[in-house]
Amino acid sequence: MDTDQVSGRWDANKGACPTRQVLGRIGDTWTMLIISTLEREGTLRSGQLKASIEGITQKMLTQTLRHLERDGVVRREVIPTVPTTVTYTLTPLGQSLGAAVATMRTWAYDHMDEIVAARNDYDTRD
Amino acid sequence: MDTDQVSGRWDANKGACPTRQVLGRIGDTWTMLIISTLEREGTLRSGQLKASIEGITQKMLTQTLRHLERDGVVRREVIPTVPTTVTYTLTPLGQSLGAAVATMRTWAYDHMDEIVAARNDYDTRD
DNA sequence: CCGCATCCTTAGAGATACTG
DNA sequence: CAGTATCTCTAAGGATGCGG
Repeated sequence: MDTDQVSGRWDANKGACPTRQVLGRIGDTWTMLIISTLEREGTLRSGQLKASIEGITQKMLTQTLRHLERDGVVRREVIPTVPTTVTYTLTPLGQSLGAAVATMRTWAYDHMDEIVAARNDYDTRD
Repeated sequence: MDTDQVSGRWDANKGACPTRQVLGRIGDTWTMLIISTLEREGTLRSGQLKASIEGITQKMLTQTLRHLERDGVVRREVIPTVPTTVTYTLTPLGQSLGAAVATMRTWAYDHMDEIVAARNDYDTRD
């Protein structure tokens, strides 16, 4: 796919293309954070994830995890204890995505200061 | 920052951390597509961008471009012709982000089929 | 050609309480 | 503990028309 990506035009900009949907899901507010957390911590229980991600609600956590499970990115495992225990782990597919997410995370971290500076500059112009 | 990223914990999961804001902006529906397009096509006029990105409205295009300009990711250039011409280009900062976005784009493209398969599998279970 | 302002609609997300 | 179900409400986003 490398060929098209650089030289030609491909159809990611067309609404029907599945990449659009994939990028849309990645663009979700919590997706990156969840994947990022699972990548760093390994297998986690629902409650642990919730505790690790400041500001996320049960609803959003469950919802996002369902989407990711559906896409084959995380594996959900129910352990029949009382009360029930549920764990989440990145699948191999999820791990490869985790690498890409890590790239974004690293970029954000590395360029945070430049961005803040650019904003200050922009806001104090004119 | 590589050290923390792998072994320790840093604060991207805390709401106050600027990386959260940065990731949030990247997570924006149109940001990735705009950056991706500018990366492949170079300098473009507003209308050309709009034509290249299926489904985007003038409002969202302008709005997203303003955000990106504020963050120092794109440069807006007004050429005093009649009627006015406006062009957009990635800044060096934007180009480095473009590389990271390309990684995600490539990942999405490469794993599209796996994801679609996973979804079909998930939807036809039980 | 570009983009601002306005209005309007709806999906997304929070809060809360309940079930297995 | 994990997840579902409502209910509510904001705010993102689409449509349209004006102005530089």
